[in-house]
Amino acid sequence: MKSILHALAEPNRLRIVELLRSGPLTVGEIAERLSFNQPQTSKHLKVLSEAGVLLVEASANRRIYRLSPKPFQELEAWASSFRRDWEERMDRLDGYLQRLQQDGTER
Amino acid sequence: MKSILHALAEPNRLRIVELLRSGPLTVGEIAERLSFNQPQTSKHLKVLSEAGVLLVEASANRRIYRLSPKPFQELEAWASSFRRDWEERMDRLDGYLQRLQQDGTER
DNA sequence: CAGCTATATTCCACTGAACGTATATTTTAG
DNA sequence: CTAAAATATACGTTCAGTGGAATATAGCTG
Repeated sequence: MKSILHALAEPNRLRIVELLRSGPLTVGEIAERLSFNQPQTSKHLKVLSEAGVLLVEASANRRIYRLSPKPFQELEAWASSFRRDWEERMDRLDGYLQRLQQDGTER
Repeated sequence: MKSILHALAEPNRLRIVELLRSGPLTVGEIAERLSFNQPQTSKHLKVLSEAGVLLVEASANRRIYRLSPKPFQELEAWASSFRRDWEERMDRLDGYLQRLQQDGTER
């Protein structure tokens, strides 16, 4: 999770991720469309790959990068777990209020 | 989204967020439980607050920080939008394959 | 094999962010 | 009003990460 967040937090890497939404691309294509130079592009792709955000497929001279579903599933699960925290807290508050009301009506 | 990711990507800030899962805390309590010094804690809390991750409530001398639901909802929605990308791609692939098959059986 | 293309790696400079210490600000207590 | 407690801000240092230029590596083509 930490490495995923770190990889995505860098603005230019986030741009790469958004670009790859529409489909897999080679290093050169990514660099061209985002006006990055090639080495910098490779470095960002390395970070994203090592974080598991991207998958690489070697095809002859070229390397085709594509989004991996996993990190986004993890991110979604992690973010949604906070929603569950709220709901649990609400449940406890609800139970507490109900107990309060019951104590009031019983006597 | 960019500021949310940036705020959460820093390991010590992530620890603060995880700590606040269990409920709101004051600056001093956060610093103590995570063995941070007070100024550094305040700085991290500032970044998290400005990114909308935390909400502050002033209570006399103290400031009580709590998680805000919004950024996590946004994060969840953003992450899940990638899943939708996959499904759409699958749909297109599916349609393509069906058309292929139809072309085959028609003649 | 030689030359060419695509990508990765290395080296260096620089910026930004995190950290610690000291200080300022705010609020309460006496 | 003064002293103490809780928090925020300012300042200087250090370090990680980004960016660019040059170079290395891998694979194709003739």
